[in-house]
Amino acid sequence: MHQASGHNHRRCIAAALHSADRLCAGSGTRMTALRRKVLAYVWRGHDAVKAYDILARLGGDAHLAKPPTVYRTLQFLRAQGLVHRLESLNAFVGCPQPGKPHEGQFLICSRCGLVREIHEPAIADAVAEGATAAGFRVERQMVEVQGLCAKCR
Amino acid sequence: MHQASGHNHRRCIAAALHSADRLCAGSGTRMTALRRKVLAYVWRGHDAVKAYDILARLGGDAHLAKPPTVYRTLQFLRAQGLVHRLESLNAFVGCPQPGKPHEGQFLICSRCGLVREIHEPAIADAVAEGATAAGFRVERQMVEVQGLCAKCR
DNA sequence: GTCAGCAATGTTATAATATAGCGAGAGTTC
DNA sequence: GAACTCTCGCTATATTATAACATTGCTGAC
Repeated sequence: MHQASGHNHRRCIAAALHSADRLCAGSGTRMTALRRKVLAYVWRGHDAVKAYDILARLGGDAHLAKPPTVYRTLQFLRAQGLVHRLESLNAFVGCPQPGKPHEGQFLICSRCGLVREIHEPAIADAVAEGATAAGFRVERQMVEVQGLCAKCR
Repeated sequence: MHQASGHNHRRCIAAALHSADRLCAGSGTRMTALRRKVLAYVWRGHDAVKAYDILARLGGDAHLAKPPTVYRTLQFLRAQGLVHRLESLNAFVGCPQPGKPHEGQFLICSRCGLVREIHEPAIADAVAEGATAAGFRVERQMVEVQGLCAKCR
């Protein structure tokens, strides 16, 4: 697990849970105990989490959860914009700015696992332009960058 | 399978196999019958191919190939730059311009499956700039766009 | 040619990721 | 409380991928 130092991470978790309450209240959905637990675990650090790690974590509570439980919950959280899926890792990461629809780009440190989400209109625009020039109508952009974070360089 | 109409697809396959011979000759590696077969199958159309579809295809020759055979062969072809992996599909696609190292971007039609590889420096540059601004050192860019191709719009 | 060395492929087993489909429980509405 | 719906549990299975070791077969030195 990566825990960016220099900040009180409990605040990150609390903020994520608070956003979740707010978003669910707004969308008429329920932020249940299970969803809260999964979201909190996704936010245990600033790196990506594997579905089966979440599963093991829930199982550790003597509940012995099954895969569908985890995948359904992740799907719900993704639908709310609370969690993103990193396609290049088959893993999940909490969204630091949920609620605002966005085309995020992900910077993934190959050494420490840190995942940083950025929102550069210049990137989204360049992708949109390139696709349009090729006759494509864009539905979804996936931009993931592997590299070294500032600390690991 | 997607077969872009309006072109003689056998030429695409022949070109890919020819590039493969050239690259292998240049790198001191061997373009074996198995690798040729897999590459030709990847190029059966302009859409992405699943590893287990290749497997089934090889198995159909009464050889009953096993997964490692296919994954090893794909890994070789990727190392030569002949094939790319699409992370968002867990699938593989032939590179239309192998040999030249490049940061490709992929446009994936969600209706017909067509995969088009483009090379827009503007995209790669924007990504590099965004990452650098965030303190990241880029090792690899993954840009995949889901959308509708010109024909399917 | 033949043999040593190494690249390529085969084989067995298993790990890791993900979904289908159906049923039970729990909160909500009327 | 009856009907409804959202949530969660559960069984089973599909899909994707790799580890580890055995065998085959090409290639180059001699």
